[in-house]
Amino acid sequence: MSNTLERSFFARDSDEVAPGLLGTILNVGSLTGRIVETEAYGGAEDSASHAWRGETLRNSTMFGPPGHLYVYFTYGMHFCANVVTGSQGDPQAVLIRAIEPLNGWKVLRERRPKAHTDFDLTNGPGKLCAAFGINREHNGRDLTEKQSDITLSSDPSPSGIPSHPDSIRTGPRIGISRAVDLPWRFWLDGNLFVSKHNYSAKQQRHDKVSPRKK
DNA sequence: CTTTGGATCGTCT
DNA sequence: GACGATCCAAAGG
Repeated sequence: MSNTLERSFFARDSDEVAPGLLGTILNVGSLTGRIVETEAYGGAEDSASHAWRGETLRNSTMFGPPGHLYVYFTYGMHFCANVVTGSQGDPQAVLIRAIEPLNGWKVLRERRPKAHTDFDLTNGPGKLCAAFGINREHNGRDLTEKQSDITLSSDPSPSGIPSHPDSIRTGPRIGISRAVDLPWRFWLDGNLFVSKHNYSAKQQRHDKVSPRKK
């Protein structure tokens, strides 16, 4: 069950890798889950990307070789996980936005006590990192090392869980304020673990409140 | 059901 | 000093 994805899979543009990652398996320790939603982030030309203004200490993993994990900390409390794509020096990445767990429900539940339903365990980029225990220690890890405790593998359809072919849908990325019209969000049609089911670019908050004083 | 505001802190202006 | 590639709970219809 370990057919780990190889470097060549990741050495493509992020908008090609992002749909390609749908249906693949993320393995973190003994936990496994199926990726069901992703977003592509480009390099210099993508104003929504962390790499848009050039390399910094925070985003340096994006500038490294493809197939490594870029983990960042945001909103003072959440981690998000990306897979670096493209070629070395070309900062592209794919954000993992949602996962369908395949095992370990008890552990996931313990790490996500506020989840009301099973779907809430991993249906968001910050949620899945908490549930799978992904944090800053995982930043920069090479996902193609077969012996690693964090890898990506092609769908093995383990333990009788059927992997029927799903159709892929696309739409605008979520939670960004620039380049809101690019359709670089990808998800498996109808999958119940997808983070948002009715989302359009118009839902972006352009109405930022002017600073309140207190 | 939808909308709104608070939490909380590393990073960059 | 402002703002997030977010999440959650409370308030509003």
